[in-house]
Amino acid sequence: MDRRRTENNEEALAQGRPTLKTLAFMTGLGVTTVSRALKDAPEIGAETRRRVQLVAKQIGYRPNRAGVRLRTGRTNVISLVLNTEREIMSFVSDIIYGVSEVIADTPYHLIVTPYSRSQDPLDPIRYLVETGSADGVIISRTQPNDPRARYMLEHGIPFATHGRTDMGLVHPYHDFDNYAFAVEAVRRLAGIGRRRLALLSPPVGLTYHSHTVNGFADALSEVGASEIPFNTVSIDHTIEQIRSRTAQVMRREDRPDGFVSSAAAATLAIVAGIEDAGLKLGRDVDVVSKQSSDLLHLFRTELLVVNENFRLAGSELARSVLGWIGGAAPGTLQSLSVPSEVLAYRRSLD
Amino acid sequence: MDRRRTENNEEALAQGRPTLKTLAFMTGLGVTTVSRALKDAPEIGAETRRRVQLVAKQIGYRPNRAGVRLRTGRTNVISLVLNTEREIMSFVSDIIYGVSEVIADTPYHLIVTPYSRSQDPLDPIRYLVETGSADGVIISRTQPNDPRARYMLEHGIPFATHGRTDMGLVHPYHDFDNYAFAVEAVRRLAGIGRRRLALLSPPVGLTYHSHTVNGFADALSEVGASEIPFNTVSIDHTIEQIRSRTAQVMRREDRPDGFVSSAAAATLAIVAGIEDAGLKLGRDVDVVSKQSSDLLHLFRTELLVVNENFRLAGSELARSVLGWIGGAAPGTLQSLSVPSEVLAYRRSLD
DNA sequence: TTGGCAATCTGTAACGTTTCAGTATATTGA
DNA sequence: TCAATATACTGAAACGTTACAGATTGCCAA
Repeated sequence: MDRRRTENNEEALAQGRPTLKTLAFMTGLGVTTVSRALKDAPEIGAETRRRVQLVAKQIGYRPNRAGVRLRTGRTNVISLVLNTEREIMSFVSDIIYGVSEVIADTPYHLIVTPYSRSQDPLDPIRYLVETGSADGVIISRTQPNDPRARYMLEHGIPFATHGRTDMGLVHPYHDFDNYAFAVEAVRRLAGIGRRRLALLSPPVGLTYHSHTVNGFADALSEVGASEIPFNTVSIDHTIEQIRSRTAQVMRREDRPDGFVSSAAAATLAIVAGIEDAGLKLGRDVDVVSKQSSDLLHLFRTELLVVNENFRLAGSELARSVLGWIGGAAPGTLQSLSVPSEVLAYRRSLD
Repeated sequence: MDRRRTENNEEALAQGRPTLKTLAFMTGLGVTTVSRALKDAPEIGAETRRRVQLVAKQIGYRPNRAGVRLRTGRTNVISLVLNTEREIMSFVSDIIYGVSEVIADTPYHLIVTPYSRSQDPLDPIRYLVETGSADGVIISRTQPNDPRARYMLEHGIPFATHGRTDMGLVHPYHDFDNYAFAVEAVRRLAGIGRRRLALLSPPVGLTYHSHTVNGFADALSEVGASEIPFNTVSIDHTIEQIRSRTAQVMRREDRPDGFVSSAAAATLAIVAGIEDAGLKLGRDVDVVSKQSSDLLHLFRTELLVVNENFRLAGSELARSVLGWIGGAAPGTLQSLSVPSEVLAYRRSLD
């Protein structure tokens, strides 16, 4: 160890937060060697490697994110892109917690990138890509022909979509099988004698709208039930809109005797509308609803529910993005969540 | 412009993303000048300043976050620290959206830093401070003597708490006036003839537990009603625990004829418990509940509610943190949200 | 002995930014 | 006219990291 190095780095010990320089001084090695020793590079002696790593742990060395990011371009950031007006409430927290679980023991941070109704959904994606603010992106409200997915594929940034696309392009996704949900829901309603069914679907334009609608239609013809059109509202509408539209349709002669609802909050509105029309849930009409937290049975015990686990979705999406970043083939990072069976609380499963 | 500079920076134009160097080359100025021109430094000529800013806008220059962060230590990041198990659902999304609104037109990013039941709540705070990962922090589940607030004050990192502390230390906060909530709730119940009241409180240990309990107690003596002890459960307990405990207490001789509930989800459980005991809401017992989204009246129209706006809380918290970062005095960045009056849906306000 | 080679380690440069300590030019006061 | 000063700009260094292109050592084959 020559005199010059000692002098130059004397101050390294005085610093608040340890850097590679600090470690280099303490171990008597060069900064380069320390850097490589910490990441288990093969050309560093086994003994040296262990010594460096020990000292690093001892003094609580943590790589400076800005340094790494500046040098390598890697941000160690995953961005979750959310619509601040339209996303379902519990959806958001559950997804976040799911993502958090997975990235907890990685160097990744989770940033939330919001966009509002007024904005082009592509805006936040462009921002992320242009500023290189994230290594991976998670988006929801996925469309069959999704410009965001296309854009990210073109720009080579790893991402995962919550929901599938239908563009002939392959990318990681996690989706709930909404086709199966609709099919099971209709079968169940038919099983308890319901014949005239209405569907409160996801908003038109999102991929899972057509999945749901297709499952609903296919199951209708399978069981020989008929559809009461209910497509002037979707789960994106307000509680009040859904409620009054439900009341309206329930006052008609050919009112539905069964509902399939794609969201729990919307189900509250449907039930309110049913009761506004002076009808009774479980007697005049049955409702099968998705829910993400186990609360609907407290609301009305007559409700039939199917659980959707958003926390799982968050975890799967995070795993997919990290996988892609890590070099896995995008096609291997796709998963589909199978709906739970239709659950009843008052009525026994028949 | 000498020959050397031209040669050195020729490549600046070939780059993907523009940097100060790119701008310097395009304008024929030095990097330093460009940097200062962009931040309206006084020693740059007005004409030059405008020219640089124009070109910067034209080519879509965005400062490299890693560069800034490495040089200045400023991260342009606000961290929202969340408990992944105990936080109330809608709370999380609303807070996030509230924060997002405020930081939308700032350079700040929002990162979510989770911690789990098993962890010391101080862990994520230590991590943030030690790694310098954020310029400001927002925490919730605030305690009267909060080690996290103390730690951050000691380490000089700006933060805001959702809920107040009681340590004689001054820091920014936003809080909902839970004392006033409890008082109004009790007065309302007393106003409709309820005399034996039970409180489902926030978990012991959090500051707003005592606020709520104090308001409840003070109002009880004010209206001359009595308390039916209900403190073996809190809103942190599971739906099932609250439900069965409610059913249990409702089967007793001296059962409560009124409930004050500090959370909407818990209220569902209370009502279920009441009905489990064969009693009827609005006839045998009334319930006043806080809610953050306007859904409880769909659940049971007899419920009395007080609205708490978490989105507002998020905005206020973000404003506070940014204010502190910007140099404002912490004492001026405190706000208290006044509860809405107790709202009824079936019964008219008397 | 020499050349070659593997095994370890090292200094320098660069990522993009801001700060420090200037330098050149024009302007002012006497 | 000269010095002093204000105005407008500049290069170099530094933040912490990693990649590149060596450098040193010891060992072995020829």
